[in-house]
Amino acid sequence: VFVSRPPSSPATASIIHADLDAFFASVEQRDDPSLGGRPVIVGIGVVMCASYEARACGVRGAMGGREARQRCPDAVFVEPRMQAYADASRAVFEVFDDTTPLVEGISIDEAFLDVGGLRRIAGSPIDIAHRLRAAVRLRVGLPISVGVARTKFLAKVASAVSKPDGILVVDPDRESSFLHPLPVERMWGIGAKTAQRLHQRGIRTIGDIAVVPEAGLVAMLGPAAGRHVHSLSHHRDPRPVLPARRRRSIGTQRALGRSPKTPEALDIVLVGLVDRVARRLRQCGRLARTVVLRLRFDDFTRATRSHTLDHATADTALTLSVARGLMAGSLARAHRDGVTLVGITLANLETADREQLMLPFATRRHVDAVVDDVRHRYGSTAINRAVLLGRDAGIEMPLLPDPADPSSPVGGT
DNA sequence: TCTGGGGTCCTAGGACCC
DNA sequence: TCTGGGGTCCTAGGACCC
Repeated sequence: VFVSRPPSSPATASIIHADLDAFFASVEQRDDPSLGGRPVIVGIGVVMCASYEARACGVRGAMGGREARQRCPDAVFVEPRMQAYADASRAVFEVFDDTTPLVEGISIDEAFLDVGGLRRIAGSPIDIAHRLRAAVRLRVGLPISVGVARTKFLAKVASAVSKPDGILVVDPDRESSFLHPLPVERMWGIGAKTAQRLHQRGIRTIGDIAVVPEAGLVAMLGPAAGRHVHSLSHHRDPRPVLPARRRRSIGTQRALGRSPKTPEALDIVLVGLVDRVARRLRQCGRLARTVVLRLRFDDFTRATRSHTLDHATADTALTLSVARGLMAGSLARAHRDGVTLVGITLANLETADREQLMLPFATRRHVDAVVDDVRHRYGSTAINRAVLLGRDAGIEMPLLPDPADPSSPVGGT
């Protein structure tokens, strides 16, 4: 973070929340004109994103594919194309960055922009918001909704209310009349469980929350959530727009389906996950001290096991040995309850200096050690089998570079 | 064709330190 | 003989977000 600034004047609506509409589905409709105006569902087994046409039949995110098809028989199901979405996201963020230096990305498809200091060079926040929407439409070809308000929270709610393809400005004088009639589910941080707890006490709108004393909310929801919800319901939200927040963890996971898995098959999955996540860690120039193994079982319960090292690392072989240790401790339950998902997350991230980062790149020994280990455990065909399994599952498992050329970059396992 | 893949933050207990 | 008050770090689980 290299930008510091005084908090913007409390009386002006100068924070923009910009949020692409049905992002993945909109990219598909943009890239395939035959999908325009039709219900599009991205994701096969589970709905990752539904176009507004599909939402009109009641299709929602995270819904099972079967139910989605029942509700919307005319829908076109599309395999996700993550690279296309990443490219589109980058193009949209370029528009954001051309608007103001104070851009805080929240996810692949939304960001906060502080435009409070730009009045004299770029006009009022409302003018800027209109131009931003037009620029995204023109330069990237995607619909985007925008909320303009005095605080982050109000801007976020405003963009959600304005969807699809809308703009909504919350005048500082009218914050209560805008916010208080909304259902508690609209509040950032209130999900299904918290909403249920509030409903049990007859609290249904944000206005209902606003009349409960803070101590009452703390008793219901715990200290952090209680205070948070209390402040937001009184439209107090001092959080500034902070550009370039650092990532605190990095992970990857794979759903496996319901068939039983041998320990050997689980280990091959683990090797692929560790290889991928350690490579990503090195690419972003970080080291990790904690390795977390995530498992999900047939009945959808979850377990996590973690181990923290003395020193941070980005070394594939070391990470793998830690991950294997965690898995070894969970094999009995994995066998008994049926594993349906395995994930590896690296946390406690530190910034790598050049030398630390060079190590895993510079030596082929690390990758060779993993390959030898797998060959030892499962025989000489195991590596090829793992690569083929990965291809069948649509998972990129790059082959090793030319072993005759020690200077060639280390690719994968 | 039952349930993807990427994250953040909070809570609570225990070990350990002064 | 009995046991304060403050803190950090680690682990496991859970809620929530897109």
